[in-house]
Amino acid sequence: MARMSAERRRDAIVDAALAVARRKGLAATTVRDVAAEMGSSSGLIHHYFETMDDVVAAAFERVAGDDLEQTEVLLDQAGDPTSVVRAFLSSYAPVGEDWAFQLWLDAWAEAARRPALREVSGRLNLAWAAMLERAIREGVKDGSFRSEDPAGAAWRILSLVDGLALQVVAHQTIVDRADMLAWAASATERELQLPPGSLAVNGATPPRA
Amino acid sequence: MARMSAERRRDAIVDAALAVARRKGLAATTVRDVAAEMGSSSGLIHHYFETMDDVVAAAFERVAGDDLEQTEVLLDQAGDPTSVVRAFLSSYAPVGEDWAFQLWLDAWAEAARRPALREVSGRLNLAWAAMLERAIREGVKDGSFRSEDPAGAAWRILSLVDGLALQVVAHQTIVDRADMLAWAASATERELQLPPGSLAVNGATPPRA
DNA sequence: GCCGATATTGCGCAAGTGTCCAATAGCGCG
DNA sequence: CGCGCTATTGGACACTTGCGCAATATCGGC
Repeated sequence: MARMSAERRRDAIVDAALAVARRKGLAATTVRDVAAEMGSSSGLIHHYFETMDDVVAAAFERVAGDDLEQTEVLLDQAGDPTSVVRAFLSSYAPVGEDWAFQLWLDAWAEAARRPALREVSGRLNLAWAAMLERAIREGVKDGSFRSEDPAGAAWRILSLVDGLALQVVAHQTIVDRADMLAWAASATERELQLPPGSLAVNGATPPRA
Repeated sequence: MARMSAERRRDAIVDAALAVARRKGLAATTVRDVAAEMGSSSGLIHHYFETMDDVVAAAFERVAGDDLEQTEVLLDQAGDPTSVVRAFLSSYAPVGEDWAFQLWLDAWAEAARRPALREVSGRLNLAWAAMLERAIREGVKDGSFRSEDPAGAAWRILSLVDGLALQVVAHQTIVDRADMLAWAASATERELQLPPGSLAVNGATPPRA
């Protein structure tokens, strides 16, 4: 295998781990699979990462971190606070077999037994809530929303969409994307004291790859 | 090992699998661990179950099914609809390292790759939503609540508490049981158009073992 | 008490696991 | 050009995995 700089190789490992995790799940991502995906030997992975937990955590951080950044950009471009929240909701709803959200499910389950992964998923969940809280505060400031507890509101909305997305991804049949969008919208309207229907999304497929 | 009737042995296997899953997680429950837990040979497990997926699904069904039944009883005894919903919320909030809810996390994550487990978790999730919907309809009928969409309301409340409980269990530090109770109560009050504070729980530890 | 049904054993199989490490190969600096 | 640093190899190690199967033990019904 072509020799790489430490930094580039580390990235390559994370990319390969991600590709494997996407196919087999975070929990079932193994050294040998990652090595095979890169076309290198398995020893190389342990030259860069102490344990598999670290590899998996890094892979998860790559997806979830990128997703967070992209969503931040998306919300920045959305305009008024109501549009920001609408964009948030529709970008959160899983599309088909959403492998990125499946990785969240894997991470939450594995958090109990993988310290590095728990640290990453905890930190990123917090960042998502913070992003939402910021959006809510702006809406409160400019009079679009009313909320006496923006932090609590952020966690309530985030937890609701997590819980709904979980149903969509884990049991496709029971709750579908349309249900999720409609339900998340109506609950959020109530939470932020918006008139009913103001968050309705007209079925457009969101940018979440 | 003492010879048992088919029915009793099947139960014993499920019990043993449950004990293992509680310690190591659903995903990491192995034939040999279950056999060791029972003090029998590993071949015996495959005499009763086709695959490990079936064993794991049966074990999960035992916990989650029992929990559902107990909650059904609890709600039946709660009295008026508002008390029913209050009882529901406080019984749902995880206590400490809630292994039962951790099994739900495991099940949702594994659902993608274990058909039998997916079937069970889907079916039980549906049953929880149905139970909640029934409670809401009764409250609407007797004028305790107002809701134009009891089914949607049930899924919204269930998803919210799932999302919150998930945070409590996966990342103990970020959201705690008290936050969860307070946030679930306020969102549910809005959902069912109850006066603020009417669902507040006064910190009592719930019966969820 | 015997016998057939079946519960139970215990090992074999082929494959896979994370981690470690001596050996090797290749790039960049002098 | 040559040397040293280090990226990379590839296999060893000690396990574990799900599943299958012939052999054996033990029960209930006659």
